[in-house]
Amino acid sequence: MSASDPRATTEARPPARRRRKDARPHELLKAALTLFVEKGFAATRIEEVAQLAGVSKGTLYLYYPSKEDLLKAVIAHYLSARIADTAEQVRRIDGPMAPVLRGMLVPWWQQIYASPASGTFKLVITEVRNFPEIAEFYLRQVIEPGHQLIETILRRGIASGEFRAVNVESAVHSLLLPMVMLCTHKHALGACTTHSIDAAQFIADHVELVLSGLLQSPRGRARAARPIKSA
Amino acid sequence: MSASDPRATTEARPPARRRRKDARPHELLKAALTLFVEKGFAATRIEEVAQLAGVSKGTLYLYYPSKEDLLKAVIAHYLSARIADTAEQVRRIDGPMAPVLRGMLVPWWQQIYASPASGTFKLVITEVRNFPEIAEFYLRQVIEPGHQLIETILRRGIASGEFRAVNVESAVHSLLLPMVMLCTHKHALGACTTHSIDAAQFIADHVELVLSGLLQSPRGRARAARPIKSA
Amino acid sequence: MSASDPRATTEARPPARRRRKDARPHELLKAALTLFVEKGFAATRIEEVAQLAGVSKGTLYLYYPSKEDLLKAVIAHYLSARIADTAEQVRRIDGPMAPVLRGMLVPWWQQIYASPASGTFKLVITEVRNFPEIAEFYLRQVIEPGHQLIETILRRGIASGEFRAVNVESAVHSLLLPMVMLCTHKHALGACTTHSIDAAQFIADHVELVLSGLLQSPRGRARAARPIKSA
Amino acid sequence: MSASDPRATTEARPPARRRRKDARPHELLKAALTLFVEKGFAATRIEEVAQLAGVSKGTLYLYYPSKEDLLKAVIAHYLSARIADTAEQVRRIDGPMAPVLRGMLVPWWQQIYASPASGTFKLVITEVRNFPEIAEFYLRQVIEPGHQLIETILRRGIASGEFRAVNVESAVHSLLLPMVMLCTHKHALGACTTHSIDAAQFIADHVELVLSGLLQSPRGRARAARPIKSA
DNA sequence: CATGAATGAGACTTCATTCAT
DNA sequence: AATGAATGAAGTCTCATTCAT
Repeated sequence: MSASDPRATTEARPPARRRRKDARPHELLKAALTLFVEKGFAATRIEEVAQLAGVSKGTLYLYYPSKEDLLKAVIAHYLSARIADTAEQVRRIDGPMAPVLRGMLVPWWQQIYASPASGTFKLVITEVRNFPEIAEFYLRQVIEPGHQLIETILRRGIASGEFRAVNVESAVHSLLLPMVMLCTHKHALGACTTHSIDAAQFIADHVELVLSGLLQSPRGRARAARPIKSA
Repeated sequence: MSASDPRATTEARPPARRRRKDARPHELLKAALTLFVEKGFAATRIEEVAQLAGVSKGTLYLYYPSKEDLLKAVIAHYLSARIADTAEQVRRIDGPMAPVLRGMLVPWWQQIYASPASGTFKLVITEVRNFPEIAEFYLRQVIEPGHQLIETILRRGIASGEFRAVNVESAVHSLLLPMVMLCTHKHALGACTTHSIDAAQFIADHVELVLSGLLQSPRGRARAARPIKSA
Repeated sequence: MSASDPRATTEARPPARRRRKDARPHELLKAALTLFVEKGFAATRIEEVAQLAGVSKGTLYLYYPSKEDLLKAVIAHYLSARIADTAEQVRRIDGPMAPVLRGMLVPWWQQIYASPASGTFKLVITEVRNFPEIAEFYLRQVIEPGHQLIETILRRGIASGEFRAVNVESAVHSLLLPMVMLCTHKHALGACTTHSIDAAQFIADHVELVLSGLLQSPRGRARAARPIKSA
Repeated sequence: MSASDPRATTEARPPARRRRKDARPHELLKAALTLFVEKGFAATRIEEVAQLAGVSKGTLYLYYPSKEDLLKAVIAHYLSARIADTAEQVRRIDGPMAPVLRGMLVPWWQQIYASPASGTFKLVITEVRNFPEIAEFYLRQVIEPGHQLIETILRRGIASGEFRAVNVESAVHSLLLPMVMLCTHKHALGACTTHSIDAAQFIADHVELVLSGLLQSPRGRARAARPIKSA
């Protein structure tokens, strides 16, 4: 808001203190996410979080009544359901599904991978056992809508004859698990070694590889004989 | 020592104490693995490990001089290189690679998934950032040989014209990351909800799906046009 | 300012703010007394006091520079020396002392017991050890004048032959300690259980019992007329 | 246990560590009583208690899981019901009750006053409001049996015509409240000033004074024989 | 005057590690 | 070899006090 901003005189400017206060929760959550992902919940000291957010220990407690509440808030905040929106978009799209996967799934995961939110996967993996309430939350907010989204795409592709009649449940996992593992890896081993994965490349390649396996080959393949339920 | 062993009654029995003692380190490692995987390193108390192994806190310190050493020992123990052996076997096999993947990779991962060793993935993910020495170890013992193994298989398949000329690096990840994620999930969210994955089924389906993408289709597919480097 | 005060309507009313301000210190002291008596000094938070008085924490600090100062102010305020006045009255009375004790001591303590000031006894008991300055204060303001008063009465009764020549020092305590204990009890155990004491009754009975012990026995006392109000 | 102690060789001596351990709880309780009475529960640091008992902070937590548990243990320990025993003794005594009060109540309270247990009164007064569970405890262990004891004595005296038909409930309080107040005073103001009360003297005088009020007057009481040791 | 956000010293509690037995 | 009592450093959380608005 510059000095020439006409609103400056008509609108009551919120006092600096107030503006500070409004921004605090977000700064704290970001600091907490960073450290919880990096060191784990138990190994992160509250004071480190406060310091990284540029406040004192006491201030943090003004916003979150306990360390555990902070953890829950972090997860809740970074799991805000953008997934549902994407699912809605998909529902409106018509035509073949391969371009949808190529054009949507790939950039979607590339963005997630690049954003700080990629850390939430590791965070949830690390802490669900100690705080089982997180499971419910994560299931509802991430797993279920994410699976629904991919499942819908696959079923439509199969129905239209574009995709082979694979086990949808497994194929969903084939598409998603590597992405999740990639994000997890980024904040675990990937942060410790130079043996890194070219994520953007892999995401594209992986979707392409799976698509190759899904699409009906020009001529019928003999693979259909495979029994779905293995020993 | 079988029941018919004549020494059993004539000779002084090796004292039960001794046999127990020899088993100690392994019991301790098993207890430690269980708890470290379940609760994380920082959140696990040394006393809990001792208790689960049926010894006192002091005894544990007779075998491992510190909590951190115990962690390292757990990882070292459960990462004993069976992978190298498998790689050697593969080298000796001749002929098409698809049956190798189907017949070896699938049961191999099914076994890993079912064994306690499946927990080491979560353990490493959780603790590498706090103990970077683990990275070196894990890279050398697990990642590199594992990748080598799959990479060899894929390259031989491509060289023989059995597989398409995909990006090998990515394809290796496409095959392995979901397996690792599956094991991780088993000890994280999978332990908290009923929303479980049928692992054996998925492993088989996933390998099959990837194989479908790898194998040359009876007749040339138009997909070859795809540029390897995506945006 | 009575309702008939003509200024009330003609003159500019003193602003509500001002009147409130004048009342502030007293409201704060009352709130502090209540909470200090209830929970003890250390266990009472400054913010609770402020809240109970209907102001903010910062405001309290405008009136009392520290928590300890607030405590001292509370004690000083509620120990304002009404005792000295009573002592003066007694000095002017002539004749037998028994009616003085019956007519003055009994209602006096009944009033104290019923008033919030009854809490000061517990407060002083609880906090003198931590704030020894209180002792001096309390001794001068309460103990000494109180003892003087009773001592004077007893000595005059003994001198006139009305009372037996008992140990005055002890008799003073016999009269006062139960009263103090009663007030203390009211704010301690009495506030937690239904096992309450009928204070007014006890005060009257106790004075009567002690009087029976003090008065020269010889011939029939008129005391029998007193109705016993309990079962 | 000297070296010549014959038991030294026949009996297995408990290891020094063990002997230490058995004594710990009592040492800790004594230290806690001292400090809780002196400074109050909230104002006493756990570390001070440990220090006074000659152990470290951690050791204290080996015996009592929290500060509050320590408080409860202190009160429970020092309220062990010796009162019930005394009540039993009284029940077996025959004849006039005045000697019972003189011979039993007086030395009983003199002992209590002199012992560390005298502090429990102040402790309970100070902390019941914050820990209401204490009330139940104290009521059952101290108040009820104590009152029962005195009440029995008074009723028997009244029934036999030895005492006047006073309000028993009030008379019980007249006898007990000053004693309790005396003990409380010892650890409160009494510890801060030189204005101390001669407790032993007062206890005796007070019982005598109340007895004078209780006994049927008619003819010469033997009380005159008692020497008054006034200041 | 009044507010309440911010601070940081200090208290309770945990737990890895030691060591006498 | 085995135990478990003892320790004290370190972490979570509270709250008296300050001060910008």
